[in-house]
Amino acid sequence: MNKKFSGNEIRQTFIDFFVQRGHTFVPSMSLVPGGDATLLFTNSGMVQFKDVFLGTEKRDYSRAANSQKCMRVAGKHNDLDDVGRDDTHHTFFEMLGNWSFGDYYKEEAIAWSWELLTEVWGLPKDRLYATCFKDDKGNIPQDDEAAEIWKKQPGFDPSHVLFFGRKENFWQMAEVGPCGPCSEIHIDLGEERDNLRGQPHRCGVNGECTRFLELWNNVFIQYNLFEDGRLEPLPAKHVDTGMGFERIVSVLQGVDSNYKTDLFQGALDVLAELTGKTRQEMYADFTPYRVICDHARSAAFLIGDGVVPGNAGRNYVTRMIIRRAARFGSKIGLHQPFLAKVADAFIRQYGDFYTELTKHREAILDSITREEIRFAHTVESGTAFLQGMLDELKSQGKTILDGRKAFDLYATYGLPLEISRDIAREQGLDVDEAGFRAAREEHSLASGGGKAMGALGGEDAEFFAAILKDLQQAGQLGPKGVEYDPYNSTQVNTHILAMVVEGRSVTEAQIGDKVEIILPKTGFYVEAGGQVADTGTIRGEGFEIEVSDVRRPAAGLISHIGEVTSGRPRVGARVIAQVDEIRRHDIMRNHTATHLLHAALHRVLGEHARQAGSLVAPDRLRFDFTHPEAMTAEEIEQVERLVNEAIAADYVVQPRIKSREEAIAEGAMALFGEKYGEVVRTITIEPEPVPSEILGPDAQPETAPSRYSYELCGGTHLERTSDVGMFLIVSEGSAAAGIRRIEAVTGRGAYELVSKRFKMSKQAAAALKCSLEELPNKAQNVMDELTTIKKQLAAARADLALTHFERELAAVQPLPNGVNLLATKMPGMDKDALTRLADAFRSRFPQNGICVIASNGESITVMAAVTQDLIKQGIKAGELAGFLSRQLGAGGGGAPHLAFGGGKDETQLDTALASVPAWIEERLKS
RNA sequence: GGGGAUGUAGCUCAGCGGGAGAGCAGCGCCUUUGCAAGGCGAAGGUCACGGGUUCAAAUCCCGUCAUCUCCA
Repeated sequence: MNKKFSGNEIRQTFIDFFVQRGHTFVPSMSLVPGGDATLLFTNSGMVQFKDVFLGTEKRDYSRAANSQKCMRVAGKHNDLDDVGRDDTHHTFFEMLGNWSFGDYYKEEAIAWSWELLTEVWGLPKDRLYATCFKDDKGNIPQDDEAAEIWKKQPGFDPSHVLFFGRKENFWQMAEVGPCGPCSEIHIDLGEERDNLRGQPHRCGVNGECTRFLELWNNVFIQYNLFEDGRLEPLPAKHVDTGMGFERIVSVLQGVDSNYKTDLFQGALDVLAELTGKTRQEMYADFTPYRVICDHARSAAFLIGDGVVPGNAGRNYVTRMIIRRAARFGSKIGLHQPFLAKVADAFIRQYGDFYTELTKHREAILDSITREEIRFAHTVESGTAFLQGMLDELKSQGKTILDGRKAFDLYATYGLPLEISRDIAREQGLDVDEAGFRAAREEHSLASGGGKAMGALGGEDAEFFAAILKDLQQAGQLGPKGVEYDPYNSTQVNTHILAMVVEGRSVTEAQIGDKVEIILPKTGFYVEAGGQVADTGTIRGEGFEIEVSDVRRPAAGLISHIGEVTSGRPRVGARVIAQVDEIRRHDIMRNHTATHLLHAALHRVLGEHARQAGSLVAPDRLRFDFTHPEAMTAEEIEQVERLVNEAIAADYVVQPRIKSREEAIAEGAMALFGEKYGEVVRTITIEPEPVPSEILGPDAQPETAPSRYSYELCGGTHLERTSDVGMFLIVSEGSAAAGIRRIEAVTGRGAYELVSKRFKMSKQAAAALKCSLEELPNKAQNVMDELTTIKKQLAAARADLALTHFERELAAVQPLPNGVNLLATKMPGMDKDALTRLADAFRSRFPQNGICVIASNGESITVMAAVTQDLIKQGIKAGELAGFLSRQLGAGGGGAPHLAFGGGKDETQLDTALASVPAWIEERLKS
């Protein structure tokens, strides 16, 4: 090796190498794969090209090179719990790849990979091996083509071509579809890198030790695999290659761990500073450092792509990654939030190439630190619960904490097993880990494990793809499929191409049929970017179809879903496809307002408030965005005001088509979870440009207009913001941890809301007999007054009752047994008042007293109070209250000194009161 | 999407069918030059919200919302 490359140089030389050979550099797609609900994260370089291989998407280039951000957190080869325990696994990694879509094939792919590895990067030729495909089942032809090409490469040792079977060297996307043989390049790192040296093992390519390393996989897609196992050659052959970036960097830099490459040095420097450890000390106990580095890097990239820590789905993964890193941090003595500092080192390392990191730096660091704090809090309260359990254990003389309890602690309070175990062990106890695992298994099952993937749609994709193909072959549809233009016309004069009823292609449909109609062109909008699909009608001579939904069942095909309301539509019939324009206009108002809202949130809350979901319907809009806390009333008001000012400013809404690269470079907001092609549609909202005749001939052309909003968007919009009319926020709430949701209305919806609210205000004002302006004050005053009067009334009543009661007290004559009994009726007393009377009684007769008061009003309440000395003699107020209430047809009870009961039968009241002396006598005797 | 937990004074929480409490903070008064000052006093509450069961619900049941947490 003549030169040592930095990681960034290695990535760049790879890209440059292929760009020089006619490839288009395609930027990495987001870690959140758009349009693929089956995938949690982008997990390989080919995710963004999947539809190209399937033939449902076309690109305007046939050669591409990329470096793709990838994330693997679960699966056979990469369990989160294992990452960091060795030198090669990561949660986040980059995949370098070059691609041919029906362009070059094995000859070029192999030659170029050989050239890049040996000539550009200078890897020793005698150490490289190539594997080719030889079917172990004997059904698929052996890939001699690739083997022969390898043997021709300058300096390649022909004996280094090896053949392997399906497991290693055959690739397929799924059970059916494109597939083909692979050819992998491996390197022999020398005996000293054999981690199983001295032990008997299979040492070689695809062997058991770490001496031989796979560097680069070249996949040659040449077959289409059918359900019955049949293989058919593809008309267009493709190349798909993948090279793990971290691995090639480690090889080229001659280090024995991915974590020792320059990619991680900045982060390790930070950790060295934090812990005071030298590199040698870190390397000696490397696991925690690897975990922290890996996870900090992943967290930075995830949050950079908008995946904030949370409690569901992708967000949950981000949380687990941060928490695991925090846990390993505390193992090496880092107890305060520290991860942001490590993440910052990665932002410095990667920020030039992956600019989203730099752009969202603050949000990334803030989000990580917040999560660490939240975790510390969780652990603290969880630890308190644990301590309670441990104390109980000790008092029972046991030493093992039940695994189920440890799991409850984990599932409910988020206290990880490791922490529980460590704390238990410190106190000479232990945790039953088998029980923990059993409980986890059970919990996983109870949560519906396995059945998460239900009907995802797309089952009928093949059916519709076939329709598309037929129509294209018959010349009824062009290569791009259905002409889709929801922007310029809401009415299209055309004819029916195909109809589907109950999953079958038909030529004619009946009244009442639920049909899907295919037209050669349409102005109906298909749901995308949160904007709902259009509705409308498809009308022809003698028939009409009411369209309730529109969808794209296969790329290039648009289907109008509806019901035949009259006549018998036939394939070939002339029709007018008419979008419901009033509804569409409402939708457009809400969509333009959504952009204004997004921009306003940025201004009020900051850059971190990014879209995390959106619904644009005719009657309302819903907007989810990342923000760590509830908005204040002032912030909400400010946002609402900004949007309405933008409406009043009558800005121009300008759609433009440009390259994605250009748009992103100009700072257009792109959404994660959305898939963008090379050419994108942008929506700018900006002040009207000043006409050149006013500016004069010498004026500079406006280079950076003062845009209000700039987003990538395929939706339909108004021409001017004033058309929104009015924008009102209806609610602000939480959609998930770290994600807030705003619901709002515009235009007609806003008018309805205002009108309704105004009417209610007027009614309220009328009821309070004041003007609208006085309403808030008046309402407040009335409420205050009410509170005061209530208090006064209660006091007055109490006074009155007390006066009355004192007369009763004075008249109390001891019973023959000496008990001072007061049993009386006092109407209109509530529980509170009765209690106070009991206190008055007690102060008059601190001893030897029993007080029974029955109050009849809306219902009967009886109260019994007994002094302490009589309680000792067996007289309990609770029993007395029960005794009385039973006579009145209800139940009662309470404490020994004070009890209450109810009553339904008022006629028995006097009898019941009269029965008290006998009851007391009875009690005193026993 | 599912399981579990929590929601009580400004904050931290106790109470878990029969009078809404503690500590801290805040307020008033008193004492005291001293590191977490002490004492006394008053104030502060729609016990998240909505139903139900009960004579009686902060407490039990159901639903909603919010927060935490695990699983998918």
